[in-house]
Amino acid sequence: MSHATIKDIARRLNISLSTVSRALRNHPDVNEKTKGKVLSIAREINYFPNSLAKGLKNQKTNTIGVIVPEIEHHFFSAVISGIESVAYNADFTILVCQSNESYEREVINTHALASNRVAGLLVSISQATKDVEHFKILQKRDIPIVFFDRVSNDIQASKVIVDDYDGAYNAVNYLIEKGYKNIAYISGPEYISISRLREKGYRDALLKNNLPINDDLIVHGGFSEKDGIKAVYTLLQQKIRPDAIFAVNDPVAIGAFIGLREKNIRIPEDIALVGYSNNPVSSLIDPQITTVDQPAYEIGKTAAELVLEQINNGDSDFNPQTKTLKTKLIIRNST
Amino acid sequence: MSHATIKDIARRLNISLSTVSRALRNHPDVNEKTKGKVLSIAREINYFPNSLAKGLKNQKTNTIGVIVPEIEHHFFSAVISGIESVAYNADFTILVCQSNESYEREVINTHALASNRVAGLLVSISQATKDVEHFKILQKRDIPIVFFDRVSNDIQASKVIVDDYDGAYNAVNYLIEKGYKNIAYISGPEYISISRLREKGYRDALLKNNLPINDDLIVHGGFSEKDGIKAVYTLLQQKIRPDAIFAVNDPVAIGAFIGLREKNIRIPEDIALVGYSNNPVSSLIDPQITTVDQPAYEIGKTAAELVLEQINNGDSDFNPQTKTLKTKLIIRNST
DNA sequence: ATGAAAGCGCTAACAG
DNA sequence: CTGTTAGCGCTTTCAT
Repeated sequence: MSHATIKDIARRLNISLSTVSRALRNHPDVNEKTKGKVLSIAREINYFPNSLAKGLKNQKTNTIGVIVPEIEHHFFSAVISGIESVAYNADFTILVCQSNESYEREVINTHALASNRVAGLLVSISQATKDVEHFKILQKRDIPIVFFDRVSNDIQASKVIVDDYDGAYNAVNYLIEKGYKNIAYISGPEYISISRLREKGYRDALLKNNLPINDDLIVHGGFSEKDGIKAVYTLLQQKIRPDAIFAVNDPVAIGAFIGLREKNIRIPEDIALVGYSNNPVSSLIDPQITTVDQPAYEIGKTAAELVLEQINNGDSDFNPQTKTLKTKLIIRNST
Repeated sequence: MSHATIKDIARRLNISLSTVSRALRNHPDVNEKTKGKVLSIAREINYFPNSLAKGLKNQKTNTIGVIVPEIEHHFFSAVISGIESVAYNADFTILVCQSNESYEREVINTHALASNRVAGLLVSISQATKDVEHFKILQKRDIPIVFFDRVSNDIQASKVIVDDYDGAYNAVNYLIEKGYKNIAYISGPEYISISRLREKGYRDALLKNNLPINDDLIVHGGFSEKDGIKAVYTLLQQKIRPDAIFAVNDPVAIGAFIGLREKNIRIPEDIALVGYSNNPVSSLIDPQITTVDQPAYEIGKTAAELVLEQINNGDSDFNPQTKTLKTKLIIRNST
């Protein structure tokens, strides 16, 4: 059996397609009685309006595309959950892709979403992405794009981020107040927004407190756990051993945690540790990790709201805005 | 600017729509030179084939629907990641919905996916779902559905599960060998497959070892962390205090862990703890939790492969199969 | 209040 | 090898 169409309903009632269409969309120009009959048949035969046909005809869909680096990382799955909940309430559906931190795959995902005629796009760029032309192409087609967390400076678009700089500054400042002197920073790729902003916060906190900046204590890597492990090994080989580590995000902090645990280095007695994200795991491990809270679910909701707003306004008043959500330093036992 | 169409390409080259269409799909009946020109123009103007039109015409899409209880739970996000990777390689796209453990929402999600004319559906049912009529309606429309992890006995469909019974049996048997006598089971809802199967394994392990089954030590709840916390409080009020707890999944085990930590009850000295899932967090906390490994990513891949197979075969040979993946008891410090 | 007809972008049968 | 045409399911103008 194939799907029912308005034609089936029309035939059953011996009325025209247009009347059925109107009845289903609650158009005023249709007799109440007829409408009742249409709706009743529709229910009876389990009619599901064909979104493809509707989208083709109306030149717009109720689909939002989402591209994240890794679905499995808690921060992103929480963001997606926030996006989904807003989309659900607005009667939208989400197409979810992961770039696997690969630029090529991100481009292909973008094209696939373009083919699917998404009404809007929500993106956190991959750690390999330096060029954002693929997104600009969609923007030229009037597809609103909202970036979140990992955003690009090279594109005019709405963005949802946290106060990356402040969060980092506060975290490092707190470490300094606690008496730590040789504070290392494990960063992500240099060209990614959050790496840079958080590094700036780190540097400024040191400067402000008249502490020297030691480039040996700044390590660049990726955004995942294994990058954190690797970075710790690198740090432990430096001439000056750090007495504290500030990690660009929680996966990296967890990696550092694992690396330190393997080397039997005590946290915080030998080396203190601060993360960024406030993943649930950070409060479960021992010691519980001090971290900068990023409201992931909220970020997803906000980004989805922004894109829906742009979708509904058309691009009549395209006016890219950046929403900056507040972080909060969660002090726990690792510092 | 709006999206380019084959019409635009045809106009540019002064050829017909069909030729363009053929060229783009690499049809043999088209001059190599013409094809080259078409492809070149297509690239130049960033042509993205309209999936809506294609789907409408061909009466099939390259979209798979996914419904999970909670995107944010690690098990499910890992499954989704597996699904996405298989879908990506097959040139499919995934529409992701979460039921939030609500039956009503699951039904609405199902209808939304039907409207989007998904080629297939991958589902882990909500903990509130007792009736599966909404899925049967789609099956009647020849939409293949593959269930994973939380499946229903009331519907003929392919399923991807783990050896729930064996995993539980082995875990509890191991506890008994270690000398634990009063082993509690924190379960999910009674009518959900995994709750029942894992309970059966638990019961049989006790029976086999001539241990009494104490109904006070079997607590039913939901599948989340907070359910685990609640269950522990309940258990601690029983006449007989358990010396070990077997939890239906890792979120619940983590909840138990939190509850025990709050009460300053030592793991495993006072009460041992075993989970089910092998979420990454289980190896990070202290003590590291003994758990039954479920290959989440693999489950997602397998389910996606199954549904694609059914999509490609048509329903000519509809022959529901259940794939049972192996679990493995991961012994750590909580037992 | 209802119907007829055109068209969204694409494919495929048919004709040449 | 290329073109013409009908039609997928739906909405919407224009008639009536």
